[in-house]
Amino acid sequence: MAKKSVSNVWSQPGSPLYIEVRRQIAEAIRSGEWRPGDSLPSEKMLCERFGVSIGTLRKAVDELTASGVLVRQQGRGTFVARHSQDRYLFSFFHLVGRDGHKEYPEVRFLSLRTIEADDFASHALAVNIGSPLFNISNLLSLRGEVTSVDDIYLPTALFPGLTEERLRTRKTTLYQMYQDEFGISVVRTSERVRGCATTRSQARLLKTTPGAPLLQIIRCAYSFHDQPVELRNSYVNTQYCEYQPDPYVHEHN
Amino acid sequence: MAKKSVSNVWSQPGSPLYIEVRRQIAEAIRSGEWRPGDSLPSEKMLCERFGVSIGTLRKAVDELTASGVLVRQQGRGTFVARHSQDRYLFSFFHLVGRDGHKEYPEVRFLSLRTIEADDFASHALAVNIGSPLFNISNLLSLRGEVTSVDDIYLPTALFPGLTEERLRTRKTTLYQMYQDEFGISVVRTSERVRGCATTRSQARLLKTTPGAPLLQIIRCAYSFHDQPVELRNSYVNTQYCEYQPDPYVHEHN
DNA sequence: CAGTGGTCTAGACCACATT
DNA sequence: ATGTGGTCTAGACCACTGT
Repeated sequence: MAKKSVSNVWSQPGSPLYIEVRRQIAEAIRSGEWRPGDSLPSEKMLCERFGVSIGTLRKAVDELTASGVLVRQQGRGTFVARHSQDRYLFSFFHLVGRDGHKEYPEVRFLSLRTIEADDFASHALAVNIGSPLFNISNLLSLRGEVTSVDDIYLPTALFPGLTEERLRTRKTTLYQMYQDEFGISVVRTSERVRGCATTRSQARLLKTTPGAPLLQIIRCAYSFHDQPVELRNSYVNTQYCEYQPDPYVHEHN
Repeated sequence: MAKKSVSNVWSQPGSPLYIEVRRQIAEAIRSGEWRPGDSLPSEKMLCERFGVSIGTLRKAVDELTASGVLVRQQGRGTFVARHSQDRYLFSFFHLVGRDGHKEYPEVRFLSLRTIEADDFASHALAVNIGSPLFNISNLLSLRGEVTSVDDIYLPTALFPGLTEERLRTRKTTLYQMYQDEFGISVVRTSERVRGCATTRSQARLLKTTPGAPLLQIIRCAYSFHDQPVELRNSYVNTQYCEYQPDPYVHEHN
């Protein structure tokens, strides 16, 4: 019964069938045949389409599910994952309540200025010293408690036409805006955390006292080819929240 | 051919067979029947032992491989994972120099005591309030500068025979010791970071001043099946180092 | 060569969701 | 009742390893 039948898929010699099936499914999604939120044909149909058995088809779908491309729902079907704003947000946002629960932060826009890159910013953003940068200031709250003040630096060259009006009225996350309006996809972030003491101006914004301990989170966001696109300095009052990076899970092989 | 046969494993109604097989393999490792580095019996032998088909057995082994408990080598066999010291260390150690370079910390053992679990520790470690815990204190240095004091809590039941002498003379990382001497493999950690002010006793150890800002890192380490095995409280002076979690990388396909 | 893991088949029954 | 994904079987051949 185990005679390998001639199949519809182009199977590279030395490459497992299920890898090729996985590739073709991913390709069909990329090409727009199945769009985010769509349901795929049933597993039986897919078996016929690719000329493989249910076990092989499931192995391909298993991996696409594990990597978040597909979502299965027993009894309903298999769907192309919808990368919602929520998911995007919580990929990069690492502040949680003291009880560990993740929540939406409320963002209040403070200011947009244009400044010149200092030594540190120019190095982090790979621009020349003195290059023009947008400097955005935001105030973030969790459950009505002010938790952090964010200072964001963007090379003006990458974000032409960014205006204060646009920032004040935005309804999406910043990263969503980078992608939708400037074609910049953030694919990697790197963060470093220090302890520091509240300054007088921070104390006013964060409703705390000068000298109280704060977290300083320095984040650099990168697009494709490790191009830095955003430098962000967050000063966090951990009285009402905590910094929680993604858990580490040991991997082998 | 698909008649479900009577099997050797105790299959809970409503729980898949492969889950039970996975549990029994993990249990055999925990009990010491197979130790890190050992090879398991062949898949065919395991099928007979558990009374399941090759597909089911492989699904169980697949998951244990994915979670790092087992390592497969084609043509040679399946082995209980052995965690190398270097890799292990930097997987869990997130302090780097202010210049961003990773380095080995120097660890100085301070004390080992036995205490009773308070509310927080008992909750984190999934033991009863008042249960006995080992409490280890260590002082960590980077490049000769004292950077943090670690307070470590372990359920005594999981670490029978742990002695001060053993901790003072150890040459490996703690996690390596958990594995080699107590059969406990750490496969996941979760961390939370807060800002706090230096206490007087911390100031003495960290050679800083009371009230100066510190990072408090609360880490819980888990073994198989999300069993918590260690709770750790690190108080870090970020004058000479920074906390740097693993970078986030957006996954595509 | 024999033994191992890696892949694959062609079914089957079960649990769940929708109609 | 029908259709979906979830689990499971009892084989088979292939690729790789060590003798």
